[in-house]
Amino acid sequence: MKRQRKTTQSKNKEKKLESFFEQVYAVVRLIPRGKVTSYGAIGKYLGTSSSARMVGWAMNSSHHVKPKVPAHRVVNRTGLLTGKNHFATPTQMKELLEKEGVKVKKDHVIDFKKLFWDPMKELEL
DNA sequence: CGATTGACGTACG
DNA sequence: TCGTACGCCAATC
Repeated sequence: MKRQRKTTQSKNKEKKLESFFEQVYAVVRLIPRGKVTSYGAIGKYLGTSSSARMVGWAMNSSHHVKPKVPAHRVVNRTGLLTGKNHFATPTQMKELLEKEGVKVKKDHVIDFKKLFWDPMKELEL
């Protein structure tokens, strides 16, 4: 089941003043209330240099980041609340989204396509 | 310091 | 249409 990783990661890494995480936080914080976006969209807006996984890692660290990052507004490409498992409670994400007007059914966003907030389109355009 | 994991996404069968 | 495979890149074991 576990995919064999044949890629031996490099031990060398560069330290950037603007961590990829900070960029993600900035975008996520710009998400309007009642809207949602995807990890890939954020990564793409940042330049596709980073894979969607990195966005997920950023969210993981967002718990101790200030100001608070609305990670509940970030879902996967299918609109599934994949990150609900990492919240205080699996229902927290759903509760927050519904409170903002986003309908959630069985951990997936209703009309996700309609509620989708594209950073490239909203910010860059 | 090498190997594995991980809140994803796209490609292929 | 669904399941499996691989790539990204950083963090953790």
